Amino acid sequence: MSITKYYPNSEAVSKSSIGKQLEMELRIRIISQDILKDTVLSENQIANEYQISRSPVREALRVLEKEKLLRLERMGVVVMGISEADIEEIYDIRLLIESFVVNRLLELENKELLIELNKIVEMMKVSIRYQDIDEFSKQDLKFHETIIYSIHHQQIAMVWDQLKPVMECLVILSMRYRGITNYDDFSRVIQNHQLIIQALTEKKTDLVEAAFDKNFNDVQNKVESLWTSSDMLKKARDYIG
Amino acid sequence: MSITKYYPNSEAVSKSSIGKQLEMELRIRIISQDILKDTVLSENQIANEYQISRSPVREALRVLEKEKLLRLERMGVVVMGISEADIEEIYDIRLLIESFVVNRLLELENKELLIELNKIVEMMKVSIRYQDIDEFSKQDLKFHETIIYSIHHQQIAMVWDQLKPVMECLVILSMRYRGITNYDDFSRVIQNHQLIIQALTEKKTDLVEAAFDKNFNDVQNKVESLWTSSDMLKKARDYIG
DNA sequence: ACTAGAATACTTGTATACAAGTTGAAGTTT
DNA sequence: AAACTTCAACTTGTATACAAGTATTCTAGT
Repeated sequence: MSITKYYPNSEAVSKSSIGKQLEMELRIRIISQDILKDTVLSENQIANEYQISRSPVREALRVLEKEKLLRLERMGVVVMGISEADIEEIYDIRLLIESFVVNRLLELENKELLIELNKIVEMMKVSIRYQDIDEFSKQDLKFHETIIYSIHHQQIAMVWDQLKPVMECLVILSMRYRGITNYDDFSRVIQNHQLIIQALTEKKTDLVEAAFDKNFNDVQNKVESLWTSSDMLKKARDYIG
Repeated sequence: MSITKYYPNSEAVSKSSIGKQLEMELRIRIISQDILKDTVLSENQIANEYQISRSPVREALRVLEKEKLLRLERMGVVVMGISEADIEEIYDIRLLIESFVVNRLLELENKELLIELNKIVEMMKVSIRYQDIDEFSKQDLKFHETIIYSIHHQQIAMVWDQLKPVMECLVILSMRYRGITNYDDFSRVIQNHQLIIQALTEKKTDLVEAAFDKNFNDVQNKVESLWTSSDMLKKARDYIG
Protein backbone atom coordinates (compact mmCIF):
# COMPACT_ATOMS: atom_id res chain seq x y z
CA MET A 1 0.00 0.00 0.00
CA SER A 2 1.20 3.46 -0.84
CA ILE A 3 1.52 5.71 2.18
CA THR A 4 0.02 8.90 0.85
CA LYS A 5 -3.46 7.82 0.02
CA TYR A 6 -4.75 11.20 1.14
CA TYR A 7 -2.41 13.18 -1.03
CA PRO A 8 -3.12 11.54 -4.37
CA ASN A 9 -1.38 13.22 -7.28
CA SER A 10 1.24 15.14 -5.34
CA GLU A 11 4.79 14.69 -6.56
CA ALA A 12 6.13 16.95 -3.83
CA VAL A 13 4.76 14.53 -1.29
CA SER A 14 5.67 11.22 -2.85
CA LYS A 15 9.23 12.33 -3.42
CA SER A 16 9.92 13.16 0.21
CA SER A 17 11.07 10.66 2.80
CA ILE A 18 8.84 7.94 4.12
CA GLY A 19 8.78 9.65 7.50
CA LYS A 20 7.48 12.92 6.04
CA GLN A 21 4.95 11.10 3.90
CA LEU A 22 3.63 9.19 6.86
CA GLU A 23 3.55 12.35 8.94
CA MET A 24 1.36 14.09 6.38
CA GLU A 25 -0.81 11.06 5.85
CA LEU A 26 -1.49 10.52 9.54
CA ARG A 27 -2.08 14.22 10.07
CA ILE A 28 -4.78 14.46 7.45
CA ARG A 29 -6.34 11.17 8.52
CA ILE A 30 -6.55 12.38 12.10
CA ILE A 31 -7.89 15.81 11.23
CA SER A 32 -10.44 14.42 8.80
CA GLN A 33 -11.47 11.99 11.52
CA ASP A 34 -10.63 9.00 9.43
CA ILE A 35 -8.71 8.01 12.56
CA LEU A 36 -10.97 8.84 15.47
CA LYS A 37 -10.16 10.65 18.68
CA ASP A 38 -9.10 8.37 21.56
CA THR A 39 -7.93 5.66 19.22
CA VAL A 40 -4.86 4.01 20.69
CA LEU A 41 -2.08 3.28 18.26
CA SER A 42 1.42 1.91 18.60
CA GLU A 43 4.59 2.35 16.61
CA ASN A 44 4.62 -1.30 15.63
CA GLN A 45 1.03 -1.34 14.56
CA ILE A 46 1.45 1.65 12.27
CA ALA A 47 4.68 0.25 10.90
CA ASN A 48 2.92 -3.01 10.08
CA GLU A 49 -0.09 -1.31 8.60
CA TYR A 50 2.02 0.73 6.17
CA GLN A 51 4.66 -1.98 5.76
CA ILE A 52 7.51 0.24 6.85
CA SER A 53 9.93 0.14 9.77
CA ARG A 54 9.52 1.84 13.11
CA SER A 55 12.14 4.53 12.45
CA PRO A 56 10.06 6.76 10.17
CA VAL A 57 6.98 6.00 12.26
CA ARG A 58 8.69 7.32 15.39
CA GLU A 59 9.70 10.50 13.63
CA ALA A 60 6.22 11.15 12.32
CA LEU A 61 4.67 10.55 15.72
CA ARG A 62 7.01 12.97 17.45
CA VAL A 63 6.05 15.70 15.04
CA LEU A 64 2.34 15.06 15.40
CA GLU A 65 2.69 15.05 19.15
CA LYS A 66 4.15 18.56 19.04
CA GLU A 67 1.12 19.59 17.02
CA LYS A 68 -1.10 18.19 19.77
CA LEU A 69 -2.74 15.75 17.40
CA LEU A 70 -1.38 12.86 19.46
CA ARG A 71 -0.30 12.14 22.97
CA LEU A 72 2.68 9.81 23.35
CA GLU A 73 2.25 7.76 26.49
CA ARG A 74 4.30 5.05 28.10
CA MET A 75 2.39 2.35 26.37
CA GLY A 76 0.80 3.47 23.16
CA VAL A 77 -0.11 6.59 21.30
CA VAL A 78 -3.45 8.25 21.94
CA VAL A 79 -5.09 10.17 19.13
CA MET A 80 -6.36 13.54 20.30
CA GLY A 81 -7.82 14.81 17.05
CA ILE A 82 -9.23 18.25 16.49
CA SER A 83 -12.50 19.57 17.85
CA GLU A 84 -14.45 22.65 16.89
CA ALA A 85 -13.01 24.37 19.95
CA ASP A 86 -9.52 23.49 18.73
CA ILE A 87 -10.22 25.09 15.38
CA GLU A 88 -11.34 28.26 17.10
CA GLU A 89 -8.16 28.21 19.14
CA ILE A 90 -6.07 27.78 16.04
CA TYR A 91 -7.68 30.84 14.57
CA ASP A 92 -6.98 32.69 17.82
CA ILE A 93 -3.31 32.05 17.29
CA ARG A 94 -3.43 32.88 13.63
CA LEU A 95 -5.14 36.15 14.42
CA LEU A 96 -2.60 36.87 17.12
CA ILE A 97 0.28 36.26 14.75
CA GLU A 98 -1.12 38.10 11.78
CA SER A 99 -2.07 41.12 13.88
CA PHE A 100 1.46 41.32 15.17
CA VAL A 101 2.84 40.95 11.68
CA VAL A 102 0.59 43.54 10.13
CA ASN A 103 1.46 46.06 12.81
CA ARG A 104 5.12 45.61 12.05
CA LEU A 105 4.45 45.64 8.37
CA LEU A 106 2.84 49.05 8.37
CA GLU A 107 6.07 50.52 9.61
CA LEU A 108 8.12 48.92 6.89
CA GLU A 109 8.70 49.30 3.17
CA ASN A 110 6.61 46.57 1.55
CA LYS A 111 6.73 47.09 -2.19
CA GLU A 112 8.30 43.73 -2.94
CA LEU A 113 5.82 42.00 -0.70
CA LEU A 114 2.88 43.52 -2.54
CA ILE A 115 4.26 42.34 -5.87
CA GLU A 116 4.68 38.85 -4.49
CA LEU A 117 1.17 38.85 -3.05
CA ASN A 118 -0.31 39.92 -6.35
CA LYS A 119 1.54 37.11 -8.06
CA ILE A 120 0.09 34.60 -5.64
CA VAL A 121 -3.43 35.87 -6.22
CA GLU A 122 -2.88 35.45 -9.95
CA MET A 123 -1.80 31.88 -9.32
CA MET A 124 -4.93 31.31 -7.29
CA LYS A 125 -7.06 32.48 -10.18
CA VAL A 126 -5.32 30.09 -12.54
CA SER A 127 -5.78 27.24 -10.08
CA ILE A 128 -9.51 27.85 -10.05
CA ARG A 129 -9.70 28.06 -13.79
CA TYR A 130 -8.14 24.62 -14.01
CA GLN A 131 -10.17 23.39 -11.05
CA ASP A 132 -7.03 22.40 -9.17
CA ILE A 133 -8.40 22.65 -5.66
CA ASP A 134 -5.34 21.45 -3.80
CA GLU A 135 -3.17 23.93 -5.66
CA PHE A 136 -5.59 26.71 -4.80
CA SER A 137 -5.39 25.74 -1.14
CA LYS A 138 -1.63 25.74 -1.28
CA GLN A 139 -1.54 29.22 -2.77
CA ASP A 140 -4.00 30.47 -0.17
CA LEU A 141 -1.71 29.28 2.59
CA LYS A 142 1.30 30.69 0.79
CA PHE A 143 -0.34 34.09 0.65
CA HIS A 144 -0.59 34.29 4.39
CA GLU A 145 2.79 32.69 4.91
CA THR A 146 4.40 35.25 2.64
CA ILE A 147 2.98 38.07 4.72
CA ILE A 148 4.14 36.42 7.93
CA TYR A 149 7.66 35.75 6.70
CA SER A 150 7.99 39.25 5.29
CA ILE A 151 8.80 40.85 8.63
CA HIS A 152 11.75 38.52 9.16
CA HIS A 153 10.81 37.64 12.71
CA GLN A 154 12.22 34.22 13.33
CA GLN A 155 10.15 33.41 16.38
CA ILE A 156 6.91 34.46 14.75
CA ALA A 157 7.94 32.29 11.83
CA MET A 158 8.51 29.45 14.27
CA VAL A 159 4.99 29.71 15.63
CA TRP A 160 3.65 29.76 12.10
CA ASP A 161 5.73 26.75 11.11
CA GLN A 162 4.26 24.90 14.02
CA LEU A 163 0.72 25.86 13.08
CA LYS A 164 1.05 25.58 9.33
CA PRO A 165 0.71 21.84 8.72
CA VAL A 166 -2.57 21.64 10.62
CA MET A 167 -3.85 24.82 8.98
CA GLU A 168 -2.90 23.33 5.65
CA CYS A 169 -4.98 20.24 6.31
CA LEU A 170 -7.92 22.30 7.48
CA VAL A 171 -7.79 24.48 4.39
CA ILE A 172 -7.32 21.57 2.02
CA LEU A 173 -10.21 19.62 3.49
CA SER A 174 -12.39 22.70 3.59
CA MET A 175 -11.53 23.58 0.02
CA ARG A 176 -12.12 20.08 -1.22
CA TYR A 177 -15.58 20.25 0.22
CA ARG A 178 -16.20 23.70 -1.16
CA GLY A 179 -14.94 22.60 -4.52
CA ILE A 180 -17.62 20.01 -4.74
CA THR A 181 -20.55 22.06 -3.58
CA ASN A 182 -19.95 25.65 -4.43
CA TYR A 183 -17.43 27.02 -6.86
CA ASP A 184 -18.59 30.58 -6.26
CA ASP A 185 -16.99 30.57 -2.84
CA PHE A 186 -13.59 30.53 -4.45
CA SER A 187 -14.02 33.90 -6.08
CA ARG A 188 -15.03 35.35 -2.72
CA VAL A 189 -11.78 34.06 -1.25
CA ILE A 190 -9.96 35.76 -4.09
CA GLN A 191 -11.77 39.00 -3.39
CA ASN A 192 -10.87 38.80 0.28
CA HIS A 193 -7.24 38.45 -0.59
CA GLN A 194 -7.34 41.35 -2.99
CA LEU A 195 -8.88 43.39 -0.23
CA ILE A 196 -5.94 42.58 2.01
CA ILE A 197 -3.50 43.63 -0.67
CA GLN A 198 -5.33 46.88 -1.20
CA ALA A 199 -5.37 47.61 2.51
CA LEU A 200 -1.67 46.91 2.78
CA THR A 201 -1.03 49.16 -0.19
CA GLU A 202 -2.82 52.06 1.41
CA LYS A 203 -1.15 51.33 4.70
CA LYS A 204 -4.17 52.13 6.77
CA THR A 205 -4.30 50.12 9.96
CA ASP A 206 -8.06 49.93 10.26
CA LEU A 207 -8.48 48.90 6.64
CA VAL A 208 -5.98 46.10 7.09
CA GLU A 209 -7.58 44.84 10.26
CA ALA A 210 -10.96 44.86 8.62
CA ALA A 211 -9.71 43.02 5.57
CA PHE A 212 -8.11 40.33 7.67
CA ASP A 213 -11.17 39.97 9.85
CA LYS A 214 -13.35 39.53 6.82
CA ASN A 215 -11.11 36.83 5.47
CA PHE A 216 -10.85 35.15 8.85
CA ASN A 217 -14.51 34.97 9.53
CA ASP A 218 -15.17 33.73 6.07
CA VAL A 219 -12.73 30.86 6.22
CA GLN A 220 -13.41 30.17 9.84
CA ASN A 221 -17.13 29.76 9.39
CA LYS A 222 -16.55 27.49 6.48
CA VAL A 223 -14.18 25.28 8.37
CA GLU A 224 -16.36 25.20 11.42
CA SER A 225 -19.51 24.33 9.57
CA LEU A 226 -17.51 21.66 7.83
CA TRP A 227 -16.44 20.15 11.07
CA THR A 228 -19.83 20.33 12.63
CA SER A 229 -21.28 17.90 10.21
CA SER A 230 -19.63 14.54 9.78
CA ASP A 231 -21.47 14.19 6.50
CA MET A 232 -19.48 17.04 5.06
CA LEU A 233 -16.36 15.58 6.53
CA LYS A 234 -17.01 12.38 4.75
CA LYS A 235 -17.44 14.25 1.49
CA ALA A 236 -14.08 15.91 1.95
CA ARG A 237 -12.51 12.53 2.60
CA ASP A 238 -14.23 10.99 -0.39
CA TYR A 239 -12.50 13.58 -2.52
CA ILE A 240 -9.58 11.18 -2.71
CA GLY A 241 -11.86 8.91 -4.69
CA MET B 1 31.38 10.77 29.68
CA SER B 2 28.02 11.62 31.19
CA ILE B 3 25.72 13.42 28.84
CA THR B 4 24.30 16.06 31.12
CA LYS B 5 27.37 17.98 32.07
CA TYR B 6 25.37 21.23 32.02
CA TYR B 7 22.67 19.97 34.31
CA PRO B 8 24.77 18.73 37.18
CA ASN B 9 22.80 17.55 40.19
CA SER B 10 19.46 17.11 38.47
CA GLU B 11 17.81 13.77 39.07
CA ALA B 12 14.88 14.70 36.85
CA VAL B 13 17.28 15.04 33.96
CA SER B 14 19.51 12.06 34.52
CA LYS B 15 16.54 9.75 34.88
CA SER B 16 15.02 10.62 31.53
CA SER B 17 15.92 8.95 28.26
CA ILE B 18 19.24 9.48 26.56
CA GLY B 19 17.51 11.36 23.78
CA LYS B 20 15.94 13.85 26.17
CA GLN B 21 19.19 14.25 28.07
CA LEU B 22 21.10 14.96 24.91
CA GLU B 23 18.42 17.35 23.74
CA MET B 24 18.73 19.40 26.91
CA GLU B 25 22.48 19.23 26.93
CA LEU B 26 22.85 20.40 23.33
CA ARG B 27 20.26 23.11 23.86
CA ILE B 28 22.06 24.68 26.76
CA ARG B 29 25.43 24.29 25.10
CA ILE B 30 24.18 26.06 22.00
CA ILE B 31 22.43 28.83 23.88
CA SER B 32 25.37 29.42 26.18
CA GLN B 33 27.55 29.54 23.09
CA ASP B 34 29.65 26.64 24.22
CA ILE B 35 28.85 25.37 20.72
CA LEU B 36 29.21 28.34 18.43
CA LYS B 37 26.90 29.56 15.71
CA ASP B 38 27.66 28.16 12.24
CA THR B 39 29.36 25.11 13.66
CA VAL B 40 28.58 22.14 11.44
CA LEU B 41 27.76 18.93 13.24
CA SER B 42 26.65 15.51 12.13
CA GLU B 43 24.62 12.77 13.75
CA ASN B 44 27.58 10.42 13.73
CA GLN B 45 29.93 12.94 15.20
CA ILE B 46 27.62 13.73 18.11
CA ALA B 47 26.91 10.05 18.64
CA ASN B 48 30.64 9.36 18.83
CA GLU B 49 31.33 12.31 21.08
CA TYR B 50 28.76 11.21 23.64
CA GLN B 51 29.31 7.51 23.01
CA ILE B 52 25.70 6.80 22.16
CA SER B 53 23.95 5.61 19.04
CA ARG B 54 22.44 7.74 16.32
CA SER B 55 18.83 7.06 17.31
CA PRO B 56 18.64 9.37 20.31
CA VAL B 57 20.84 11.89 18.51
CA ARG B 58 18.39 12.10 15.63
CA GLU B 59 15.52 12.68 18.00
CA ALA B 60 17.30 15.43 19.87
CA LEU B 61 18.28 17.17 16.64
CA ARG B 62 14.73 17.16 15.29
CA VAL B 63 13.51 18.85 18.43
CA LEU B 64 16.22 21.48 18.39
CA GLU B 65 15.54 22.15 14.74
CA LYS B 66 11.92 22.99 15.56
CA GLU B 67 13.22 25.42 18.15
CA LYS B 68 15.32 27.07 15.45
CA LEU B 69 18.54 26.36 17.29
CA LEU B 70 19.71 24.17 14.43
CA ARG B 71 19.16 23.81 10.72
CA LEU B 72 19.11 20.25 9.40
CA GLU B 73 20.58 20.21 5.94
CA ARG B 74 21.23 17.45 3.46
CA MET B 75 24.74 17.02 4.64
CA GLY B 76 25.25 18.04 8.21
CA VAL B 77 23.60 20.05 10.90
CA VAL B 78 24.26 23.77 11.13
CA VAL B 79 24.13 25.45 14.52
CA MET B 80 22.11 28.66 14.42
CA GLY B 81 22.45 29.69 18.03
CA ILE B 82 20.70 32.61 19.64
CA SER B 83 21.48 36.26 19.09
CA GLU B 84 20.39 39.29 21.06
CA ALA B 85 17.78 39.93 18.39
CA ASP B 86 16.47 36.40 18.86
CA ILE B 87 16.09 36.99 22.57
CA GLU B 88 14.08 40.11 21.90
CA GLU B 89 11.92 38.14 19.51
CA ILE B 90 11.37 35.45 22.10
CA TYR B 91 10.15 38.09 24.50
CA ASP B 92 7.86 39.43 21.77
CA ILE B 93 6.18 36.05 21.65
CA ARG B 94 6.08 35.68 25.38
CA LEU B 95 4.47 39.10 25.70
CA LEU B 96 2.01 38.20 22.96
CA ILE B 97 1.04 34.99 24.72
CA GLU B 98 0.83 36.39 28.21
CA SER B 99 -1.21 39.39 27.10
CA PHE B 100 -3.68 37.08 25.45
CA VAL B 101 -3.79 34.89 28.54
CA VAL B 102 -4.23 37.72 30.99
CA ASN B 103 -7.08 39.17 28.97
CA ARG B 104 -8.88 35.87 29.10
CA LEU B 105 -8.02 35.47 32.72
CA LEU B 106 -9.68 38.67 33.79
CA GLU B 107 -12.99 37.30 32.59
CA LEU B 108 -12.64 34.09 34.53
CA GLU B 109 -12.81 32.91 38.09
CA ASN B 110 -9.20 32.56 39.20
CA LYS B 111 -9.21 31.80 42.91
CA GLU B 112 -7.45 28.46 42.56
CA LEU B 113 -4.87 29.99 40.29
CA LEU B 114 -4.02 32.68 42.83
CA ILE B 115 -3.52 30.07 45.54
CA GLU B 116 -1.23 28.12 43.26
CA LEU B 117 0.75 31.23 42.33
CA ASN B 118 1.22 32.14 45.97
CA LYS B 119 2.50 28.66 46.64
CA ILE B 120 5.05 28.98 43.87
CA VAL B 121 6.28 32.31 45.20
CA GLU B 122 6.74 30.68 48.60
CA MET B 123 8.79 27.96 46.95
CA MET B 124 10.89 30.62 45.25
CA LYS B 125 11.64 32.21 48.59
CA VAL B 126 12.75 28.90 50.01
CA SER B 127 14.95 28.25 47.00
CA ILE B 128 16.75 31.54 47.58
CA ARG B 129 17.19 30.84 51.27
CA TYR B 130 18.95 27.59 50.36
CA GLN B 131 20.76 29.24 47.47
CA ASP B 132 19.37 26.72 45.00
CA ILE B 133 19.56 28.83 41.88
CA ASP B 134 18.39 26.22 39.40
CA GLU B 135 15.37 25.45 41.56
CA PHE B 136 14.58 29.16 41.76
CA SER B 137 14.72 29.37 37.96
CA LYS B 138 12.46 26.38 37.64
CA GLN B 139 9.87 27.93 39.94
CA ASP B 140 10.08 31.23 38.08
CA LEU B 141 9.24 29.47 34.84
CA LYS B 142 6.54 27.44 36.55
CA PHE B 143 4.91 30.63 37.76
CA HIS B 144 4.42 31.90 34.26
CA GLU B 145 3.53 28.49 32.92
CA THR B 146 0.83 28.11 35.55
CA ILE B 147 -0.75 31.35 34.46
CA ILE B 148 -0.59 30.34 30.82
CA TYR B 149 -2.06 26.88 31.36
CA SER B 150 -4.82 28.27 33.57
CA ILE B 151 -6.98 29.40 30.67
CA HIS B 152 -7.03 25.89 29.19
CA HIS B 153 -6.23 27.03 25.67
CA GLN B 154 -4.49 24.14 24.02
CA GLN B 155 -3.00 26.08 21.16
CA ILE B 156 -1.63 28.79 23.39
CA ALA B 157 -0.19 26.01 25.51
CA MET B 158 1.38 24.58 22.38
CA VAL B 159 3.15 27.82 21.59
CA TRP B 160 4.38 28.00 25.15
CA ASP B 161 5.58 24.40 25.08
CA GLN B 162 7.55 25.24 21.99
CA LEU B 163 9.08 28.31 23.58
CA LYS B 164 9.58 26.94 27.07
CA PRO B 165 12.79 24.94 26.73
CA VAL B 166 14.70 27.86 25.28
CA MET B 167 13.23 30.26 27.83
CA GLU B 168 14.23 27.80 30.51
CA CYS B 169 17.82 27.84 29.35
CA LEU B 170 17.87 31.62 29.14
CA VAL B 171 16.49 31.96 32.63
CA ILE B 172 18.77 29.34 34.11
CA LEU B 173 21.87 30.86 32.56
CA SER B 174 20.79 34.34 33.53
CA MET B 175 20.03 33.25 37.07
CA ARG B 176 23.27 31.39 37.44
CA TYR B 177 25.08 34.56 36.55
CA ARG B 178 22.93 36.66 38.83
CA GLY B 179 23.44 34.18 41.61
CA ILE B 180 27.13 34.71 41.47
CA THR B 181 27.19 38.48 41.30
CA ASN B 182 24.12 39.82 42.98
CA TYR B 183 21.82 38.01 45.35
CA ASP B 184 19.69 41.11 45.82
CA ASP B 185 18.28 40.72 42.33
CA PHE B 186 16.44 37.65 43.44
CA SER B 187 14.27 39.50 45.90
CA ARG B 188 13.34 41.95 43.19
CA VAL B 189 12.17 39.08 41.03
CA ILE B 190 10.07 37.89 43.97
CA GLN B 191 8.57 41.34 44.35
CA ASN B 192 7.70 41.46 40.67
CA HIS B 193 5.87 38.19 40.94
CA GLN B 194 3.97 39.30 44.01
CA LEU B 195 2.97 42.39 42.07
CA ILE B 196 1.52 40.22 39.35
CA ILE B 197 -0.45 38.21 41.88
CA GLN B 198 -1.79 41.37 43.44
CA ALA B 199 -2.82 42.75 40.09
CA LEU B 200 -4.57 39.53 39.17
CA THR B 201 -6.34 39.55 42.52
CA GLU B 202 -7.71 43.02 41.97
CA LYS B 203 -8.58 42.14 38.40
CA LYS B 204 -7.60 45.49 37.00
CA THR B 205 -6.36 45.26 33.47
CA ASP B 206 -3.95 48.17 33.59
CA LEU B 207 -2.44 46.97 36.84
CA VAL B 208 -1.84 43.54 35.38
CA GLU B 209 -0.27 44.88 32.23
CA ALA B 210 1.99 47.12 34.23
CA ALA B 211 3.03 44.30 36.52
CA PHE B 212 3.91 42.06 33.60
CA ASP B 213 5.79 44.80 31.82
CA LYS B 214 7.83 45.48 34.91
CA ASN B 215 8.77 41.84 35.21
CA PHE B 216 9.47 41.56 31.52
CA ASN B 217 11.78 44.47 31.28
CA ASP B 218 13.60 43.39 34.36
CA VAL B 219 14.32 39.90 33.14
CA GLN B 220 14.82 41.00 29.59
CA ASN B 221 17.45 43.55 30.41
CA LYS B 222 19.25 41.04 32.53
CA VAL B 223 19.26 38.41 29.85
CA GLU B 224 20.30 40.86 27.19
CA SER B 225 23.13 42.30 29.16
CA LEU B 226 24.21 38.79 29.88
CA TRP B 227 24.33 37.92 26.26
CA THR B 228 26.07 41.08 25.22
CA SER B 229 29.16 40.19 27.10
CA SER B 230 30.81 36.90 26.42
CA ASP B 231 32.63 37.30 29.72
CA MET B 232 29.37 37.00 31.57
CA LEU B 233 28.40 34.11 29.39
CA LYS B 234 31.52 32.35 30.36
CA LYS B 235 30.76 32.91 34.02
CA ALA B 236 27.34 31.37 33.61
CA ARG B 237 28.94 28.39 31.92
CA ASP B 238 31.56 28.06 34.61
CA TYR B 239 28.76 27.68 37.12
CA ILE B 240 28.82 24.00 36.30
CA GLY B 241 32.19 23.89 38.00
C1' DA C 1 49.56 23.90 -14.21
C1' DC C 2 44.92 22.36 -14.77
C1' DT C 3 40.81 19.88 -15.62
C1' DA C 4 38.10 15.28 -15.66
C1' DG C 5 36.89 11.74 -13.31
C1' DA C 6 37.17 7.88 -10.28
C1' DA C 7 37.80 6.49 -5.58
C1' DT C 8 36.94 7.45 -0.85
C1' DA C 9 35.03 9.11 3.18
C1' DC C 10 31.61 11.22 4.65
C1' DT C 11 26.24 12.30 5.10
C1' DT C 12 21.20 11.00 6.11
C1' DG C 13 17.13 7.61 5.78
C1' DT C 14 15.46 3.21 6.79
C1' DA C 15 15.35 -1.51 8.52
C1' DT C 16 16.21 -4.61 12.08
C1' DA C 17 17.62 -6.55 16.57
C1' DC C 18 17.73 -6.42 21.31
C1' DA C 19 16.87 -4.73 26.08
C1' DA C 20 14.00 -3.23 29.68
C1' DG C 21 9.75 -2.16 31.33
C1' DT C 22 4.36 -2.35 31.42
C1' DT C 23 0.02 -4.58 30.99
C1' DG C 24 -3.20 -8.00 31.43
C1' DA C 25 -4.74 -12.54 31.83
C1' DA C 26 -4.29 -17.25 33.34
C1' DG C 27 -3.43 -20.14 37.01
C1' DT C 28 -2.35 -21.10 41.68
C1' DT C 29 -2.85 -20.45 46.48
C1' DT C 30 -5.34 -19.12 50.40
C1' DA D 1 -14.42 -16.34 45.79
C1' DA D 2 -10.43 -13.26 46.31
C1' DA D 3 -5.81 -12.20 46.08
C1' DC D 4 -1.28 -13.19 44.68
C1' DT D 5 2.14 -14.97 41.16
C1' DT D 6 3.74 -15.89 37.05
C1' DC D 7 4.03 -15.64 32.36
C1' DA D 8 3.19 -14.12 27.78
C1' DA D 9 2.32 -10.46 24.71
C1' DC D 10 2.75 -6.20 24.22
C1' DT D 11 5.13 -1.33 24.61
C1' DT D 12 9.07 2.11 23.95
C1' DG D 13 14.23 3.25 23.89
C1' DT D 14 18.56 2.27 22.00
C1' DA D 15 22.07 0.09 19.15
C1' DT D 16 23.53 -1.46 14.85
C1' DA D 17 23.59 -2.50 9.88
C1' DC D 18 22.87 -1.27 5.35
C1' DA D 19 21.53 1.59 1.34
C1' DA D 20 21.67 5.61 -1.38
C1' DG D 21 23.30 9.93 -2.11
C1' DT D 22 26.89 13.91 -1.69
C1' DA D 23 31.27 16.22 -0.98
C1' DT D 24 36.09 15.85 -1.27
C1' DT D 25 40.38 14.26 -2.53
C1' DC D 26 43.54 12.19 -5.27
C1' DT D 27 45.03 10.62 -9.59
C1' DA D 28 45.45 10.54 -14.68
C1' DG D 29 45.59 12.68 -18.78
C1' DT D 30 46.27 16.82 -21.34
